Amino acid sequence: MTLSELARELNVSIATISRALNRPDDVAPSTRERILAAVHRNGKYQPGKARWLRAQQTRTIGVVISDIRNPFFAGFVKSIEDIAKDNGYTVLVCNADEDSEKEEAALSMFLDRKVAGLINCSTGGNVALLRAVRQSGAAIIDFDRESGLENTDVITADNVRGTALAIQHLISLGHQRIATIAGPQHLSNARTRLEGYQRSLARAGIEVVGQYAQSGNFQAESGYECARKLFKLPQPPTAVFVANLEMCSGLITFVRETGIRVPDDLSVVTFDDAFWMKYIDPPITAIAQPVEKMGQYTIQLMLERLRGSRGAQRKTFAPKLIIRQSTAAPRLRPVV
Amino acid sequence: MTLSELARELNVSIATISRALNRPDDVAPSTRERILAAVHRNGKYQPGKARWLRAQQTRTIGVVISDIRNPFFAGFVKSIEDIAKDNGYTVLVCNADEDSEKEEAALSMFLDRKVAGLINCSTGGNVALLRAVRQSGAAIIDFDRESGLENTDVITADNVRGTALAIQHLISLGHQRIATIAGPQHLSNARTRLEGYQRSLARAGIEVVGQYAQSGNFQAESGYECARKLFKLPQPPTAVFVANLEMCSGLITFVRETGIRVPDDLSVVTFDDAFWMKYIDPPITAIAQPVEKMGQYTIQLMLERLRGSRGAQRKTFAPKLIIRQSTAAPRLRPVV
DNA sequence: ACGATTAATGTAAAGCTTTACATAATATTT
DNA sequence: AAATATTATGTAAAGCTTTACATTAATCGT
Repeated sequence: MTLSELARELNVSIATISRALNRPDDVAPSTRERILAAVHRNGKYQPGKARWLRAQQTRTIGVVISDIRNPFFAGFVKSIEDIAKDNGYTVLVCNADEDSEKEEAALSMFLDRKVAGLINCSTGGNVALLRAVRQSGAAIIDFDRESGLENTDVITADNVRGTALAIQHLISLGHQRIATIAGPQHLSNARTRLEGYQRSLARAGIEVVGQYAQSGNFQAESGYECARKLFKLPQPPTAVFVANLEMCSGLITFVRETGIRVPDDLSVVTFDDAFWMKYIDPPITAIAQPVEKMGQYTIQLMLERLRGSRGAQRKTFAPKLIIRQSTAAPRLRPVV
Repeated sequence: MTLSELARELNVSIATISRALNRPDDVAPSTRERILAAVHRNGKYQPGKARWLRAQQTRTIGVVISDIRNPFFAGFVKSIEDIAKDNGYTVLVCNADEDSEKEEAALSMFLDRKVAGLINCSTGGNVALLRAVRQSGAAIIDFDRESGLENTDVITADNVRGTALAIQHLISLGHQRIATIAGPQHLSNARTRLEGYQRSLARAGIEVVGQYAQSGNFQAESGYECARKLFKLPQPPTAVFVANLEMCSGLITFVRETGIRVPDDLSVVTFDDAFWMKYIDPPITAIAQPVEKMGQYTIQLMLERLRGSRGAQRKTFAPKLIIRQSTAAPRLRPVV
């Protein structure tokens, strides 16, 4: 039912109804009651698409996440939602699935639909498109990964720090042959994690051997593949640092299938913690990002931006190393 | 940049540009080229919000899922997306978080934004709102749970069958004191799973004791709580059937904290399988739904509906019992 | 070469709301 | 009681696109 139909029925003007809905104070209490009653009763009227044509705000925040199956992103979305809702915003999620083409589709849809704000976990997509979104008036925040959009807020974990924690832990256990299953190098977080790995090794005076760094695409299958490659090496590593959760799943599948014993044959540390990591056999040593805090911070910042605050900000959160049983001293002394 | 600005710049009418974009065949190749070039070059023009005011289709499919952290739904969304994209549709996700208020917010947003289709995993929300969405011209499919909307497609797993499989398995192992951690009873899938539990017991001639059926809300914490209640009972169960994945996570946390041994002290079967269930200690016996197939079927059906096919359809998918080590014969013979 | 088709473009209406401004009604002040 | 300020409502424009219909130009057949 459109506004004008309802207006005819209630014998008031379209404008009055619109006001009763959007600026209740501007309309007399008696009429307001009457209108609201009619509207709410059986949901007669539902504001339609034309609303956003004239209105300034859409009260919608778009989030494009890189992988809906990764609990990290799922947790992120969840932690955002409650606060958004309390402030009258709805959050809309698009899954880019680590595929920049899908990311573009998502972005242009958000552009079409004119979201008020955009939280972007970039998959390495189109900066021009992001600029267009910004030009449409939306506030943009990069989360987890930098999109390359100039002058924008970016919120991530402290990746170098987290990685350093992991590598130092392995080194202190006596490992020398430390490999990594890294992420796709066009993503900022994958790069910083790889850099962190290399630098930590270098600082400890351990030679950085190229073949010990295999890059996957942040998906489970690639974790499996990379693990396979590492174990085909003439001298396989005694420890591995995995750059994200999904690839770690792949690694786990691999070691289970092949019977490689963790931590006896291989120590494992991974970026990202998940519920089940502490219950799996053996429990996995992980670098936990404070997802919930990060989500809350992100949405708060977004709300501020939406209220008009300016000035790009770069915030990192300290991850925590949670030591479990997947890491131990190497069984064999490494060759010197 | 708006159409009219661009039109002035190119010296053609607004209509011609619009046509070049939407019905390329209706415009002369030379002009079309010129327009498209101008449009694509640096993304000058981005179609705006007014587009959907006049246009029939939005080429967007809205999905409201009940819990983004549940891998079942995450997998579902993922399996939908590729096919949707290949057919030129974008999928938009809203997370209701098992909260009917949030579900309503999501629905009314989809209504506002006029999605072409809606796939709904109901949290028990507002049927009137769904009717409104339908009236707006959207095709609606219920997934996993029935919303109560009349004359609509509904796609679910065969819950009674799945539950029966689980309970029969427990019975065949010799269990008599079989409990369940059920879902919220206003949801159709929670109801059928509880009914399946009760009926399977009854058919086997086992008394159905009320206190053995605890209802949670499909979230992890409630699984924990229900488990606690079951073990406070004077005569705790020897086996438990959990109605969904998240609650099973809660149960696992509980048994780990309290040191209850699985399967020695308690056999566990759960609805929903997850990657980690086979690697956890002990591996969990689970009823796996064919998520991927279900997702593909759902989106195919949606595309048909969008092409105009009619007639509500009710389709169920057979779940599979995957027996692992969390179920075994009860240690103590049950009292008779 | 002329009339009849066909093709390409333009004009303007429609789509539905929000909101600036105008008007009418009511309350307040002197 | 008249003049003024305040409040409530209505009128109409604006917002930007799509598309039915009108118009103009080009092509074709005879």
